[in-house]
Amino acid sequence: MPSVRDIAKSAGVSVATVSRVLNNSPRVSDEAKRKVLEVANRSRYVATVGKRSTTNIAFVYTGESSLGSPFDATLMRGMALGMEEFGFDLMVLDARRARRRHEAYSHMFMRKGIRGAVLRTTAPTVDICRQIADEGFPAVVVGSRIEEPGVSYIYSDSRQTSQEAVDHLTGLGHRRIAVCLNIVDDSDHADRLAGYRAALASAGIEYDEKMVVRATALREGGAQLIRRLMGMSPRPTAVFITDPYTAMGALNESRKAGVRVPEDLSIVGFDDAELRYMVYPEMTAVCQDALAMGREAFSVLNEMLSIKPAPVSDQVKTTSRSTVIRRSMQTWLEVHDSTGPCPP
Amino acid sequence: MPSVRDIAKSAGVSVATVSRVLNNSPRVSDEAKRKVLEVANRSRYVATVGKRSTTNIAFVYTGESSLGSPFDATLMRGMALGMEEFGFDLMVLDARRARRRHEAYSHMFMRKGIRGAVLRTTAPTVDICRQIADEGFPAVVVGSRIEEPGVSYIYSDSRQTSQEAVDHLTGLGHRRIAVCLNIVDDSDHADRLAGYRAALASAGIEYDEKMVVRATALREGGAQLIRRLMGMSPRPTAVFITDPYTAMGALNESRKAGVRVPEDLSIVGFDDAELRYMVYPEMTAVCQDALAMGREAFSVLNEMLSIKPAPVSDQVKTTSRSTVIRRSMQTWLEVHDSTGPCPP
DNA sequence: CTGAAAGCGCTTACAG
DNA sequence: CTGAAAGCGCTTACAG
Repeated sequence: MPSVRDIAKSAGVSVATVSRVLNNSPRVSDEAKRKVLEVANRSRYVATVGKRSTTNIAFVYTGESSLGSPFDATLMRGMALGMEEFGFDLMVLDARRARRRHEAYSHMFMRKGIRGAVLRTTAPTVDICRQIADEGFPAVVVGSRIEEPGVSYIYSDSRQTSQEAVDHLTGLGHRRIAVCLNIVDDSDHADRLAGYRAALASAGIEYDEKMVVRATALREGGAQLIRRLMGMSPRPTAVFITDPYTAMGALNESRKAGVRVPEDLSIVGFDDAELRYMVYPEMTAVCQDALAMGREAFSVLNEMLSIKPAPVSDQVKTTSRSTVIRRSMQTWLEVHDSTGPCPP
Repeated sequence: MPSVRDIAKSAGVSVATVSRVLNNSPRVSDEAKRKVLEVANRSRYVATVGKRSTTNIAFVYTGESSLGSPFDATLMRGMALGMEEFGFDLMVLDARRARRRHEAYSHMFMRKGIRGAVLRTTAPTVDICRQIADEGFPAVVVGSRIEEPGVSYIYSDSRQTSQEAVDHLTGLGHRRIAVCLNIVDDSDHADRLAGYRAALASAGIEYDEKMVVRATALREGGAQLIRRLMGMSPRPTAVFITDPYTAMGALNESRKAGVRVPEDLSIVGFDDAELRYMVYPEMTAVCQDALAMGREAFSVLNEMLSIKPAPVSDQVKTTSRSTVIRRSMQTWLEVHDSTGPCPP
């Protein structure tokens, strides 16, 4: 474990300057700051006091907190397994609130004794993930595919399974099949749309933009979706809903609106927890294993942290980024009771 | 913030001995250990390095982890609000795994830079909570009423609302009303049973032990419950199910078993999240606000930590426990579609 | 088992 | 803005 002395030597500055950088003092040159942070991140510097534990991994949400959602709750359970298996502790952090003015993210993490981070992000906060990667801090994004250089992620590729889901619908004779995407665009929803289009193509059904509907990822969004679909003419006979809460809201609203599922409308939803068993009828869904993903995040971080850090040399040469790890998790289709033959 | 020097002075030992105790060295007398821990806890000692953050609150499960359950997920969301409001960080900890051999719980917390703890417990691990309280470490139990001396807790008193729930059933004409409790006994379920009995009494219905059924707090437990109830003769026409997952499992199994809800069987469930809206029919339930409880836990800890710690005097006199705070949260009855008039 | 003293990692006036 | 040096909080051989 490198000390301030090692960092100082490698960055070619005094320990005082290292300390100033690490404490975010305003009285340091940008050049010194850059060199020190670079070396500190590369060598995985963590301030140590005696034996004080420094095995913290942070679960960081960069934008709106989605804590408490089925996905995040299940993810958390998976991370708890990872904690046990790899001997880490878990901290929960709101990146935007925890960061001080003009503070580098990696410094925020160091200040809190954090060794690595599991990042949750939404489209508007992708740049935070990129910045953390740029600083060289060990971090992995879960649940979104962020194609930025240097960013590690664990991702459920739902493209193929989305295609299977819509194949399942065409196999039941459906031709007018709608798809419901989130209001907010991200790579996941792009994948699911791609799967949808591929399935239509292979069944010889023409892609129709009017069949692509957007809704908020909330129960209420699902309710609105059903009202939208029922107002269309001709009505779709099936819909693929790419978000769990929206799917649940749609199922409930169908009942209220007198739309029978699956007799009048087949619904394929999406599930990353156990929602498919809680609704009625039990929901045919593209399923994603958030538990495994949470554990995997810890496995990836463990790997990143086990790789021998770049030696603290006497000279800073290249800006060697930390290793980028990208992993794809399985998704699968489960057929339950919310899909049935196309009505005549 | 006291230093090892202050602790040493107050405990009448050298700084070396203080350090040894705080690092769990085996080469210390029990007497020295006792005195030092007593002073350290009383004065809320936290090891400090420079400005390294020490505002961690731990969310600690003492027994089986229930992370990912709707209650814990919602609680977590509430705690995230508390983090923001009171400026703490949150760590997740498994008390039994994180503790080293022969280590005091308060030392485990200090080692990890934790200032206070939110405890989740089950009946078999109540003694861990008592021990933490005995050591004088700031901690609050959420979701269980632990009537041990020195233990602080935040509790949802569901006795009154449970009574209202069963009043609601008797008001609909039901007389054969079963109640389903957890396999594991705790104060909550005792409260709910007491409410049930009070409601029966006020409706002039005799209490019948055969109407008290136990099930595991899982969907499968609910399924078994329905099979049990349907095997009874005469059959109950209503049941009060005191656990969310059990209630959900019971609703689903009813449908599979051809038992119509509420026509054949009225069900009052329990909900600490939003499960009542996810099931069909939407569930009449005793509701508990886990979100508010999570936030309240941080408020209580903030209060505990703001109380000026006992001054580090030159002599240890009494074993002054930290303040005990006990707070009760509201529960309420929501009538939805799973309850109806007693069948003829 | 304990204390006095040396030592370690980090921070911070002080001087430039 | 920076470094040499003093200082702080903690730990740890060393000696008893």
